[in-house]
Amino acid sequence: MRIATWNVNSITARLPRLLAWLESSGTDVLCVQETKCGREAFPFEPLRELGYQAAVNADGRWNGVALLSRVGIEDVVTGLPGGPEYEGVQEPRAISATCGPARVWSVYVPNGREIGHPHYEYKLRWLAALNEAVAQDAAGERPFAVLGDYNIAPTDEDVWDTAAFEGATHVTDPEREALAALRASGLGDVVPRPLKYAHPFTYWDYRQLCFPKNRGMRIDLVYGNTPFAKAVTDSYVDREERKGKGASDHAPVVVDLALEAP
DNA sequence: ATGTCGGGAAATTCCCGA
Repeated sequence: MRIATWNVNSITARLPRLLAWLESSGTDVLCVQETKCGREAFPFEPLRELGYQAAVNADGRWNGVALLSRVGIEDVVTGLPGGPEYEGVQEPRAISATCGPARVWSVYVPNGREIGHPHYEYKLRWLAALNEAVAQDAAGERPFAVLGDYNIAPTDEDVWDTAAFEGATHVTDPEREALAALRASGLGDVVPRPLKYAHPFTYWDYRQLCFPKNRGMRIDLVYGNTPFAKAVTDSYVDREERKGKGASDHAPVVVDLALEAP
């Protein structure tokens, strides 16, 4: 079974590439982030025609997550139970479901903006709530993974230049400690292989030729429990999808598993 | 093979978020 995660930066803007990629990659389950549309604008129909069911948590111009599956979607939980609010609202940043043999989450962790910004404190509270919400499944026997845009580079190796991130979010100790807490709950970082260059970056800013210069970051992560990790046969970043016209600023992370899709 | 992009308000250009 093939599971992937991809921050598409608007599912409506990305729709032609998304549909083509689903077909060419043969992905069974895709965790989507930054749909940037409301439910009413979500492209259920073209996805259905390709054989994918969709579970969606999206409410407008920002954020938004989804699960696309051609191996079933059951027991959908919309949102992060016990999750914090930002400026009085629970933003659409999480959705989970059982897709065939695995339980999966699609998450879009708050960006944080700047150290000390209210959004940064929100990011840390959000991650603490996530850890609580997944603890039971993380320790369970069923293959389980939390996939998505974490907006955190787990190590210094996961940014193109540590000096460029001095005093910035995505690399701070409290953010990395939040990832360590997930690992302590039984989830491991499924590190993909790069298709080119030394590091499996998943995101390159649109600006300043970051992609051709490979000024990237690894912030799209797959955190899986032991039964999930044991089933992994391969994982890679599909950087081809970052190329050309109409690309997202993130590339898909693909995970192949020795699990039978029903 | 590429020097931002996307959405949306107000609107054919700015603003925000990333």
